[in-house]
Amino acid sequence: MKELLQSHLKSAVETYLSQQDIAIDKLPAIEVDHAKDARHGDFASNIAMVLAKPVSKPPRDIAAGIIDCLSQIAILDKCEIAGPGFINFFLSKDAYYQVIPEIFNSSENYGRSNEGGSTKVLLEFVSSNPTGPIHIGHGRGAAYGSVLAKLLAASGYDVTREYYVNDYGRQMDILSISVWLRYLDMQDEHDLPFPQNAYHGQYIRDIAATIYKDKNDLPQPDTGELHAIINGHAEEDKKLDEIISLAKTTLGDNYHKVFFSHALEDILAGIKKDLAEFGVEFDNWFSERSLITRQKVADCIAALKASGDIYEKDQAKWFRSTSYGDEKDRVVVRKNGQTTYFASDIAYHVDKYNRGFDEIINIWGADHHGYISRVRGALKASGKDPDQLKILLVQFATLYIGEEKLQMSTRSGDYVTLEQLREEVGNNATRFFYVMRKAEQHLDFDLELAKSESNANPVYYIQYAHARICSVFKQMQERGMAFNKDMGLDSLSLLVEETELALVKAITRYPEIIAQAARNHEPHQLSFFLRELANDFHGYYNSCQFLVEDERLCQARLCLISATRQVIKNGLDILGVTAPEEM
RNA sequence: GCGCCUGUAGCUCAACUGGAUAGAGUAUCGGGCUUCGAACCCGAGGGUUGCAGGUUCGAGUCCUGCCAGGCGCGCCA
Repeated sequence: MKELLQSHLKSAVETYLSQQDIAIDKLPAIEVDHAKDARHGDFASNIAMVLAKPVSKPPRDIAAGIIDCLSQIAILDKCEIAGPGFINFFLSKDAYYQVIPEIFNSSENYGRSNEGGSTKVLLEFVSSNPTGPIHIGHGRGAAYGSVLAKLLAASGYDVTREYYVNDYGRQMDILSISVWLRYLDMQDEHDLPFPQNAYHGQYIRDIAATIYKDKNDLPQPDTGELHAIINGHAEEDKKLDEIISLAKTTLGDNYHKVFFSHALEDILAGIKKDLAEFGVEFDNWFSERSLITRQKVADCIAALKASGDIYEKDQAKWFRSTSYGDEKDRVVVRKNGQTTYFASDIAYHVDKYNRGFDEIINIWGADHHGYISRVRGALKASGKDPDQLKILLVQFATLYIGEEKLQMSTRSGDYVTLEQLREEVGNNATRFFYVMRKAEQHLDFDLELAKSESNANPVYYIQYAHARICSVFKQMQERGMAFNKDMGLDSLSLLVEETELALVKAITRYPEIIAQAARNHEPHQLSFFLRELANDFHGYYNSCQFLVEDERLCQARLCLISATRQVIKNGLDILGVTAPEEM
């Protein structure tokens, strides 16, 4: 509808300009927007004001001239000039009624488009370290990413969802020895203190217990030596390194085969389960470790060295990221020969490019923003186009219990898990809460509020609209009536009340909302739209009776609310929220 | 100190990416169920869009400088 107006307006502008014998180098884009205010009609264009300068005439005069050149089209009732020179379009009611049969025809596909043109998109999100369960801090990225994936898919993009598993590096060693120490603790004779910087969560003990049940005869360390390390005066990080090397020498193969593997698999399984229950699915789980074992990291470093982007200093290898706009150069290979996380990340991103995606999107927590320029730099140095990579930063979700702000730390075991949140608040409300705000907004998640006032949560308001419609149809059956779609569709012109026209217009906007939310990567637009739609419905419900004696009117109204139900369901589905028939 | 994000009604947030009188929820006050679900609807009050300049037909939105908050600035990941 919008496109139709746009093209008509465009030809009118061209006619007008040629009539006035005005030549303009470049015709400005013809913009037609939904009018905010119903008094301004349905659509509005600012074209006359944009043309004011090049044409050098008052905008209102230009608007009048353009309207004169506008050809008659069926969907248009009238045009008006308003304010400083807006052209307002008033559509005929018939134009709007068309959406109802359209919704019936496309049903669950209503709102889908081919805007993305099958562009292949790789969407990476969550990617939290497999060192502990998913907590509330990760939840936002999970909800945001999964909704964005659905939006893109609905808009005709070919989306692959990926989780990058950081199963390599020092943190994994710290995780392994955390489990090991808890394991040793289960054999009474050690009586060990637990290092401050190791992982403290209960899940570590659980993993240790599982291992202990299976294998309690693994080689023992020198207890005295362990005590000496932990109680010593060295820096905490240094102590951990010493424990790691002691664990490796004591356990040999078993270090990796038993503790490392068990911890990783156990935690990763938990993460997968948590996310799946939250309605967040992935196509790939990409292992960082696999990049190392497949020599991808080494290859990348070699290539960058060959191109002169890597140099040696202080026995370490540095990537010259300052050449690409970063504030300092970055280490890729440490003095001890180990590659850094950044080195893996270069290989990972190069690998993403090599897999042939048109567009690569990363959803990162805002704390990673300092990381962007070096990754972009490394890509450029590796001969990849950095503009193909979009990094969407999601700001932190801060959890409050009343006035009290909670800190999230996996290391100290100080966090509220996503699972706990879902149990308290529910899946639907949790998802909705996370995507209600745009990603750049800092999000305050007040647990008390979410729990105690969960009925005030907009998600219930929307679901209630859906349930209410279902209820009307149940009532209809109880009264021995039947839904006659054909009669209803034939009688749509009887829908003339203000509230029902508002509802018809609302459902017409849905496809544009989806396309726009996908294009801008802004799921919250859908949340807001659905709230407004529900509001339009509730207003209609309160002002008009649906099951009326006039059968044609009754069927027409049933058609309208049935179409509305479909739109609500489609929208909620993208948000990953259920559309209940009763509640 | 440098960089990124944010600052809009008492509180939590929108504002279709530069458009018309800045809108919702919540809280407060007032009204609406003998009628399809009151988890609802209707109305009222509530604003110098952090401050000061600038750009133009037009700025919450763009630019500059301040102020405040969050987050980053490791041979951690």
